[in-house]
Amino acid sequence: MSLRNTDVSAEVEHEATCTVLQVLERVSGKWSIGILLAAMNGPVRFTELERGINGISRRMLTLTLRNLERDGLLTRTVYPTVPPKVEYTVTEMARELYDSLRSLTAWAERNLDTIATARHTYDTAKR
Amino acid sequence: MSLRNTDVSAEVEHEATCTVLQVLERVSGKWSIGILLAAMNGPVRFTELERGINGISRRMLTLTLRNLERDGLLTRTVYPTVPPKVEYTVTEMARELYDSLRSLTAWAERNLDTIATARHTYDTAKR
DNA sequence: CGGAATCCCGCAAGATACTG
DNA sequence: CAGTATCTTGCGGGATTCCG
Repeated sequence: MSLRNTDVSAEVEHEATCTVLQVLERVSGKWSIGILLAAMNGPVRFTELERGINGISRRMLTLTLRNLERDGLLTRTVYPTVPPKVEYTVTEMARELYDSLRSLTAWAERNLDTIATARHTYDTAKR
Repeated sequence: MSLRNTDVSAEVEHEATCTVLQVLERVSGKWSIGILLAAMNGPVRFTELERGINGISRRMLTLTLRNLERDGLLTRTVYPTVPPKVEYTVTEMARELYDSLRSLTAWAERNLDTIATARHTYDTAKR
């Protein structure tokens, strides 16, 4: 985006920024992706997630699940049994999101070393 | 990922999570993407960014630029003139990252309405 | 089992002021 | 022009406790 002119192209790219940011907000947060990932291979129960995701607190699990459900990425199903049973299932939209995340993962894997080197160079140069 | 078993597939997916998270950490932060985007069409100067990116503070601009430079996503070039002139240029790695972000943007654009509806439904149902 | 409520803390980020 | 230095605040997230 040329910041010098004020034509439409700047607007377009600004909207692009916003769109990306909205995705990132949705997916950011320490646990969202982990939860989504854990639910990809079929319905998962609350306690399964709690045990399976390393380091997550009960609170954050609940909160993140609520947000994912709210955004329509997860479906919450309650079985009125005793003891209660609740299952979380990823929606089709979430699967598509996951597919999109793959290219990002691929980028990260390709450039992990480059970044590590860049950091090391930067850090040792400045000190 | 089946959280019940402890086979390799769980490990693979856990690593996938970590890789994605590393990307997100790099790109998260309120301003990183905006700055990257603004620098995509050629070298950009500090003040250009400050004026072009809506709402960014001088401090956050500096900090974000430093981090992007440190990770090798941006190159900082100083021209020892007076007044000083500094140009920031995206690296090839950053361009590839941007390309990867496109599929994410595409996903967001496809599902923006769906998400908005989901939220509204969720919010009105719970209240 | 699957939560909700409450308290607490660190850190990202804003505001403001000064400088080579 | 292109920063740095402080001070301050908001909020994400952890720990703990209680509940249907």
